[in-house]
Amino acid sequence: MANKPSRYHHGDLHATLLREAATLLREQGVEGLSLRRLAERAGVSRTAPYHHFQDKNALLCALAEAGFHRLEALMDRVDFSGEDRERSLRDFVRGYLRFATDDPEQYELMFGRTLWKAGHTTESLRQVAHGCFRRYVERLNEPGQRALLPADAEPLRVAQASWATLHGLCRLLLDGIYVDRQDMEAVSDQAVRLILAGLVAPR
Amino acid sequence: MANKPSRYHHGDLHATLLREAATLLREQGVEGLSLRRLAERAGVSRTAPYHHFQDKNALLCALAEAGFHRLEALMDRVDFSGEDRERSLRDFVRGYLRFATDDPEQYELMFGRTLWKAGHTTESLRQVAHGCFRRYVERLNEPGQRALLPADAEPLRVAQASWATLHGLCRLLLDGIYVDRQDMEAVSDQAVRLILAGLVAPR
DNA sequence: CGCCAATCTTGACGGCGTCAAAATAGCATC
DNA sequence: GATGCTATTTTGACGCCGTCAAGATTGGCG
Repeated sequence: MANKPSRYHHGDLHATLLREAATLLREQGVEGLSLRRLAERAGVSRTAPYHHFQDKNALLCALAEAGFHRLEALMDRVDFSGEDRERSLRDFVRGYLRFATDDPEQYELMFGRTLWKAGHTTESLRQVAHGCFRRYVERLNEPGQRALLPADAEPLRVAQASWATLHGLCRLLLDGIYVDRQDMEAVSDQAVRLILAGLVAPR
Repeated sequence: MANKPSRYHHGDLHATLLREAATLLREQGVEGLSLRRLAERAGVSRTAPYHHFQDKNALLCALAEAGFHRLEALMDRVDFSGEDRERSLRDFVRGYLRFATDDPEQYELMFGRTLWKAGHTTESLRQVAHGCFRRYVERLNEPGQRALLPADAEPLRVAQASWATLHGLCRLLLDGIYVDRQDMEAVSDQAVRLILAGLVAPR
């Protein structure tokens, strides 16, 4: 049940590991994030981290989990109560894109195949990630937004499709495949139109 | 195919490597695709592949390149000449999803951060991938489809946004994050509606 | 035939994740 | 204050990995 031991051998290695891992991830990507290097950065021997995380995968899950918490916080900050809902949506989309472009490697980790493909995710991560999406669906269903959805539209489907659009945009953008960094704003606005059109006339 | 066992010179190691690498990728993912294992499968020593590919990255690029060729071929097979363009679009979307779900690891490799993040791509791969997207834009601009786009819509933006929707759908679906395999058809149709709505009324 | 360049092999280096066993340090109890 | 318990940390080892260097083998061309 130990929560935060203050002064053992190192101090609070658990937190230190997470912090260093986050910067290592941001600067070098998953490829550059090795447990050995991480341990060295924390000033500790190579196998010390294993007493705080079951294995490398668990540490990556913890990292991704933190990301989802920040993303959920971002979603909660969006104000959909105003009149101009296109503007609200545009703000949200831009916020989402900024979140992704601010730390591409973290975004990749959160949504990438590395963790998700074979059910390699922590139970905890799965809950947080799904909670995040549930929050998104909830927000789509708030009184102000609900009026936008036709009666026969399934909110879940609309949420999935719109998130997919956002997500795809981020991936293409971050990896620089079919969308340039300069086009970001223009494409972002196009996506808003796409989603809005899908919201208003999804039949 | 001639089988020439245990000769010093393999014969067509280049092709064999690509073939074995493809199956290894499909079955085990990038993680399981090591040059050493690959060499063993091909019946040669660990460093033999280096005489056919500069390094592992180059081999992965070649693999992705083959994928883009198949994707382009798939796009060319879609028939947009008929009357029912919603149906045509739905067929294309389903074809795209099938392409991705048929070999998730290949799709991941083609569009994933592994190859694209730091410009680690071969010049050749870049050309093929961009050619593939150009082909997509072209098809959107064919006479039958062109009529769908409002005069003020920029085809490039529409192409980027619609591809992003498709792409995001695939990623979420393949990694099983926010979209289940069962929901595939329903979400796919929702995406078609989204894209169509975006095509018809993008302002 | 002899030679060259392409092809393939063996050996080695450093890095990785992780297991096992030994060492260390804080804590509670006597 | 000594003792024992347990959490923490270290050292050592194993088997993978990508890749470089140097040597062995061979097909093909003159």
